[in-house]
Amino acid sequence: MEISPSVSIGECVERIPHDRSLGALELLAIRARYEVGESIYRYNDPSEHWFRIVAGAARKCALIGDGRRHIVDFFLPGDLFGFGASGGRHFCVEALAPGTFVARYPRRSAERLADSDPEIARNIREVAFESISRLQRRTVTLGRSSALAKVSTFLLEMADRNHTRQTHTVLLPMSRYDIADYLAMAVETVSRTLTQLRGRHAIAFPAVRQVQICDRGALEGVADGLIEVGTAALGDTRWIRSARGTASD
Amino acid sequence: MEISPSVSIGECVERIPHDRSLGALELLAIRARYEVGESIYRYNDPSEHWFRIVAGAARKCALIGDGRRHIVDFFLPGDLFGFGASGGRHFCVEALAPGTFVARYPRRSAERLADSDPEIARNIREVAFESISRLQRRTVTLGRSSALAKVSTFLLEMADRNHTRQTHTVLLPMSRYDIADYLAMAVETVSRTLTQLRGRHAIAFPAVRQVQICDRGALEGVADGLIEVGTAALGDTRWIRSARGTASD
DNA sequence: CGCGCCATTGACAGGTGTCAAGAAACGTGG
DNA sequence: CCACGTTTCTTGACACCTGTCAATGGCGCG
Repeated sequence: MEISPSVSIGECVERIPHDRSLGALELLAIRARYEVGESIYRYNDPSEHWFRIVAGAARKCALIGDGRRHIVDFFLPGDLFGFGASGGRHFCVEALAPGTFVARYPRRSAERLADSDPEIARNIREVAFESISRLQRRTVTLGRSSALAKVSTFLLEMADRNHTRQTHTVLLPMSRYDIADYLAMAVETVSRTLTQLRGRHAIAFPAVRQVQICDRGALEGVADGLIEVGTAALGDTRWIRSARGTASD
Repeated sequence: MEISPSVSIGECVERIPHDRSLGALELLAIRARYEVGESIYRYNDPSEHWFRIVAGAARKCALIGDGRRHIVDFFLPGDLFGFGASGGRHFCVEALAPGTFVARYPRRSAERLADSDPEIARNIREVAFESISRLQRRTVTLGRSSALAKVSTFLLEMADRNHTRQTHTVLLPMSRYDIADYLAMAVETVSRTLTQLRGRHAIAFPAVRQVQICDRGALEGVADGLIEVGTAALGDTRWIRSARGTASD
């Protein structure tokens, strides 16, 4: 297995974090290697597999009517994807990092396995529920008004997902264009925002695709995420439009 | 059962469409009625139930650091929600329409039922997968650049989800503020955009929260959704950044 | 070495948010 | 049924952010 190309970007996402025990499902796995830009599946492909990133990274994207591209999600090692419409694929998934390794599980067999093994079924459910949670957080991120908030949130998200050892350095497998299409903004704005954050000494760039988080507090400050109302104003929050409660899934 | 208040807005969302056969799960159901603005669950509540809208409508919302509110999703009759982080809720859900009826299923029991009945497990999975699909389409909508595209997409989405009989009239249970927070734009812009669409004779307003779709083609034109590349350029779509394939889940 | 892709920076205009005010719809109580 | 207050909805004016266009520099690769 040549899972480890000597490319630096690839390395950052080699190891699979807490490897979810997919148990017997692994027996069905078919592994394959993809180069940068290669399609793991395309639009309208029949949905005959579930997928899982073993090493590297991938992007799920869509083409929009106005000619722009939208990136629905990034996938890092350990992420499962590709369940969904049993008709055909509505998006396409492409490898981001050189030497991306992907395991795929035939849907039919996997479904049957889930039918016969409640534990596997529960695992699948859990993965799906987590996916839902993440997508919901993502809608919040996309809804942020300022470019600063979007980019900061993105950096913090990548820092959390990357599971890189203590070093406060996040390795980004994707280009600025990818980030732009992920956050729904212009590449130029992404670039400008990053330099702005560097100007505030919130981050630094050991390399172009390497972000060192110098002041996480500052990042979180501008990221300005979900309010934790647990301790704060729990009673009447009517002062804000008509939101009675707060945030919850 | 006073499921049918005589309020017009309520009526539009009374009937449950193709009622998904949740089978034995229904035996666990606990039903409750909520008035407008009432919380079905709140931030940090323990996740002890799954929910399903029987009649009416609800919104799932989050408070953002800058003081604004974000609506993660709208729920219409038939929609299941509230699975997710077993820790505590990350968002809150509030009733939108007067006399909203909600069934809730104790999570523990439901999980056990899913463990023992593969068909139920499969149904849950399917619901979760559909939820993922919808959220992914939602990220695309939120990413649209123009206000016109966002609002048009929203109207078409509501028209599809509302299952209203042939009449091309969509009844919106939510306020303009809700729409604004759902699409991540200012209320004023929502209003302006709607009047603009009316100016183009794409829609009409029999009532404020009643949208008649006069020219669906025009709406779809500005909505400018995902490209269907199935028949079109399948080979090299490199002309657009580096998106090789297209859209698919 | 030169070509292509990626990243950054600048200038500028257009779209959208913000502020402000008024109109319309709704609920309530007389 | 009407009057009234509150909320929702609409419209206008203006400034600012961000997208677009354009040009330059850096980096990898053939």
